[in-house]
This record gives sequence, C-alpha cells and structure tokens, in this order.
Amino acid sequence: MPPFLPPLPTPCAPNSTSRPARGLLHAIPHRNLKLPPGRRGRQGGRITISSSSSTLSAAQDLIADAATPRAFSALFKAASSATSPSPSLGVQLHAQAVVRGFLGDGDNTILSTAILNFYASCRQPDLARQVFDTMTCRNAVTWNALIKGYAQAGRREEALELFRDMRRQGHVAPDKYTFPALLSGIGRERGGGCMQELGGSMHAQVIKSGLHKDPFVGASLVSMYAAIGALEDVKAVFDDVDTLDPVVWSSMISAYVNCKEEQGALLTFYKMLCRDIKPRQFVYSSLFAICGSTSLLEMGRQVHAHSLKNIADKDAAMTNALLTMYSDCGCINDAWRVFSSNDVVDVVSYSSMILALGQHGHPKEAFELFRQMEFSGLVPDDVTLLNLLSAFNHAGLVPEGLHIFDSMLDIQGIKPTYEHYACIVDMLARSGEIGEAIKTINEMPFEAEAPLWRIVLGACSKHRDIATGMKIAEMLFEMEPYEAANYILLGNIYTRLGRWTEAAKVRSVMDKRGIGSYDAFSWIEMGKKTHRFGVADRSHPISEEIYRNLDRLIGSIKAAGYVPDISFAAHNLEKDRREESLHYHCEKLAFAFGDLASPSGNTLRIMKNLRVCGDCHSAYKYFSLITGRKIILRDNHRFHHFNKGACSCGDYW
DNA sequence: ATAGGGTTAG
Repeated sequence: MPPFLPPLPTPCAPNSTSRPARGLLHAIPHRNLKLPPGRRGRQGGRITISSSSSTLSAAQDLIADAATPRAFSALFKAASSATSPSPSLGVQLHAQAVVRGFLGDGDNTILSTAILNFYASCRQPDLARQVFDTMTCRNAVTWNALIKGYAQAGRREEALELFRDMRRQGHVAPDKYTFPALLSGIGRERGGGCMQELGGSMHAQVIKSGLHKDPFVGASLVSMYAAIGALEDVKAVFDDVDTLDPVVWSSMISAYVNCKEEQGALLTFYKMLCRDIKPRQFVYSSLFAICGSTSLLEMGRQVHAHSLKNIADKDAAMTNALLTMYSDCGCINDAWRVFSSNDVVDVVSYSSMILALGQHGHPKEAFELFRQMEFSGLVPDDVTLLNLLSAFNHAGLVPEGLHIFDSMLDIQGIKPTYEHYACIVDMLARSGEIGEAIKTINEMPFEAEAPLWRIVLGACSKHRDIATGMKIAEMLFEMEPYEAANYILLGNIYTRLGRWTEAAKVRSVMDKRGIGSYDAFSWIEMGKKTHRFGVADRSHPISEEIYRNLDRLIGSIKAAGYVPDISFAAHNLEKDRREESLHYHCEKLAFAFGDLASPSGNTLRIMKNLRVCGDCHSAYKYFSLITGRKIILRDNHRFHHFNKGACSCGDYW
C-alpha cells in the first residue's frame, strides 16, 4: 500500500460480500467487477469517508450523485489537483468506478486516463502504470500523463523509455503536451551526464515536430538547458519561441539565475518590462534570489517595491524568497518583518526564518520559532530540522544540537539524511571534539564524501591537531589530488603552529602539481555600484586613498590594542612581509573603502566569498570600536555583526 | 482526461 494512503474504507452496502480492504489495485480488480443490478447507485455505493474535512464530505455527496463515467472523470480531475491533491478521495473514486462497472467490458479510455492521471499526480507512477497496462486503447493524453508521472517522480530513465516506446509504437505522435511532461525538472536529477546529448536530441525532435514556437514547449526546453548550464542553447530556444507569453520570460530569467548570470537576468527583466509584459510572482522570486545571493540590497529593495506595485495577491514562494533576500543582504530585521507580517506562512517560511536566525547568530530565537511552528500545527520537515541544527552549530551549542539530532527520528519521524550527519560532524569537530566527529562519520549509514572530511581537516587546523590533520589530509590527497583547499588547509595547520618551513613545502607541492588556489575577494555595495576587492588589490580608481585610510586605521586599532596574528598570513612569505600582507586582505580593503565612501556612523555591509580570516575578524572588532560603525560581514558561511568591539558570533565560527 | 516558469541548505 502506498504509504500516504489511509486504509481503504470498506463499502457498507447491505448484503455486500465485500472483502476486507487492503490495498488499492491489489484489492480491487481494475475491471470486470460489477455489482448485482439494483445495488448500484446511492445506496449500494455509499462509502464511509474517515476524514472529517468538509470538502471530503461534500465530495462524498458528489460521488453518490455522479451517475456517468464522464462525471467521474471530472471528479478525478478534482482529486488530482496540483495544489491540493486528494489521495483518499481519488482512491475512493477508483473503488466506486469499479463498483459501478464503469470500467467494465470494453475500454473507457477517458475515465481510465483520468484515473491514471490521478495516480501520476500523487507521485505514484507505478500505480499509474498498472492502470496503463490494463488499457487496450491509449491516446496521446494517456501517454503524456504517464510520462509526466515518471518524470515528476524523478524517474528520468523510465520517463524517457516510455517516450521512446511512444515513438516506437507509432500510433500516437508526441504533441505539445508531451515535451513539457517529459522535460520539466528532468535536468535537475543527479547523474545527468548524458543530458547534453539528450537535450540536443529533444530539441531536435521538438523542431521536427514543428512545436518550437509553442511557449509551453519552449519554457520546458529553456529550463532543461538551464539545468545543464547550456546558456547558448537557452538563447537559441528563446529566439524561436513565441515571446508574448509571460512564462517564457520567467523561465528565461530563472535560466540566467541558474547559470549564475545575474546581469543577464536583470537585463531580461528590463527587456520584459519594455515590452509591456507583466511580471508574475515567479519572476520576482528569481530576482529576489539574485539580489540575495549577490547581496545587492539597494537593487533588492527596488525590486521589492516593484513587486508591491505589480502583484496584488501574495504568494508563499515569493514572500519566502523576499525573506531570504533580506537575510542574505544582512538585514535580519527586514527579514523578520517580512516573516511576521506574512499571511501565507508555510513550512518553507519557518525553515527559511530559522535558517536566517541561525546564520545571524540567534540560536535561541531560532529554537523559539521552531517551537512556535510546532504549536501552530505546521509539521517540520527535514530541511527545517537541518536549519535548526545549523543554528545550534553556528553557535557551538553542541548538547542542544545533539539532543535534536538524537530525537529526530523518534519525535519528528524524520530520518537523518547525509546533510544532517554532516552538520553534526561539523558541529562536533569545530567545537573541538574531533574524535567524536570521526566516530560519527564512521558510524553513519552513508559513505563520507571528501567535503565532509575537509570540514574535519579545517577543524584540525582550528584546534591545532596536527596528527589527525595529517592523516586526513593524506586521505584527501588520495581522494582528490587536485583540490586546492586540501593543501591550503594542511598548510594552515603548519602556519597556525608557526611551522613555516613545512607550510612552504606544502605550497611548493601545490605549485609543482600546477594547482592554483582560490582567489579570495570581498565586495561592498555603495550607491548603485558594487566595489570588489581582491587580496592586495590596487585596481580601484581611488586605490591610493583606500590604502592610506587602511594604514591609518591599522595604526589606530593597534593603539587600541589590536595585535596582528601572523599565523593567518599566507604560507609562502618571507618573515618580514607576513604582517604587511595580512593588512591587505580583501576584507580589510573593503572596509577601508566603505569607511571612506560612506558618512561616518553608517552601518557597513561587506561580503566575502570565503570564510573570514581570523586576523581580519579581530581587526573588524577594533574597527567597529574606533569608528563607531556597525559592520555586518557576510562570509560564505554565516553573518558576523560587529558592534562596539564585539562580534555577534562570540568569536566562535 | 493532459501542459511550462519560482522560495529554504554548503
């Protein structure tokens, strides 16, 4: 029995020789089951519906009155609704259709297809397949519904195989419904190595079938190509398609977002507005995602204002994207405002807000919100719990995190995934319990991948555990000989201990093997421009002034007690250049610029693509002290709010 | 009886 289905109610017709209801298609033969004459209809067919929902009892009456297969088809459509599918209703309908003999001798293609579509919509493609196999007459709708069922259940191979079967049997040609059914979401599956070739072949078949102008087909091709990063092909599809349709524009914008082409997405948005095509909620969701990931707060606020003017009814996904945008831009208060004034709150809203609170260093509030969520009757899912764990992880609240983790399965009924384990491993390792972390890795029901070991290696550097670190590094070198991060982390362990010779040796091995390291950079939004800084970067137009200001600032914070920590300097430098190099880290440059370019006392929001360096973290605390500014620093991991010489992370990160 | 695009994690 499919796990989501309630037990099938037993028909309570008088004298009926009903057998105990077990499953679905197992308990009820799909066809050739007829009640004796006179037992059909309202009385014989009456069924008990266990749910107390009023829609269901209304449906119950409808079922009783529905006299024709045609009416049944319409009811199945209601049970298959994308927004609120009703598995129990559909199952009862199926039982009733059988009981009434609507699926008796001879095919009823329309009704059978409606039933098939119901199972497909409920993510039960195998049950849909069973209906399909009993049918002798199948039309395009039948094929399309089954293909969609497999594709949406993430079973790409089976969906493709069906598509090929459809072509092979030759009676029914793929139509404008077929390609969207097959292609939507198909590229998102893992292991899409063959997608490039497959994508091209699908595109060719679309053109051959003359369907390339169709906006539905076009949108699904765009999203398929976007999923494999084939932006040129995306553009080619867009050139062919009918561009009056708003959805094609939405899919185009999200294609740019997927391919990390923020400029292209914004440009497409402007073009769309120029052509008087009204953006829908989908478009704003994508734009909010861009503004958040690139931390373009001013742009984000403008898009937000635009959405208020153009969108009348709120929608959960769009509002959640907005919430995340504000959080990603460092504005946790704005994020909270969006959340708390939101009347379309759902599980994702809570999960996103819990995540945001955790990233900004408010684990207690995150937990409080979690409790409130449970109280409100919403059921946390695996992401909610992951985000809650990550909130505890950010704050180093190990016992609290372990408690949640240990009770996940029993209390929430959610089986920990690889990500949950990874979070716990990170939490243990960074808090100094490296042995426990390794033990967890060895005991978890998954094979650890390199990035998880890398987390532990990072923790070894933090806690100066060189013996364990070397062992892990050795293993990682074997797993990924060309991954720069592994060498850098090992080098960090040596520099943290002042063992510069060994650190330099690691560096030279990297050079010998031709492994380039990642370039760190920081950026800051000022007015309508984003200013980006690399390490020791002198390319900014007012670079001279920036360096002068930075030297001045360093002098002041030294006077206030800042001591440079050269164990964060690059591995391969001469002794006397180490301290200087430290000063020109990109996040310090970004601050020196922001301090010049914005009125004194203003809060500065600075982003970094890698984790903040320990020396810069210390310097920022002093910066906030001597300049009186609040500084919000977002690194690739979390947010640091600096104020009056202290950081919200409590120096744990 | 069937259709396309969006939000939470590193």
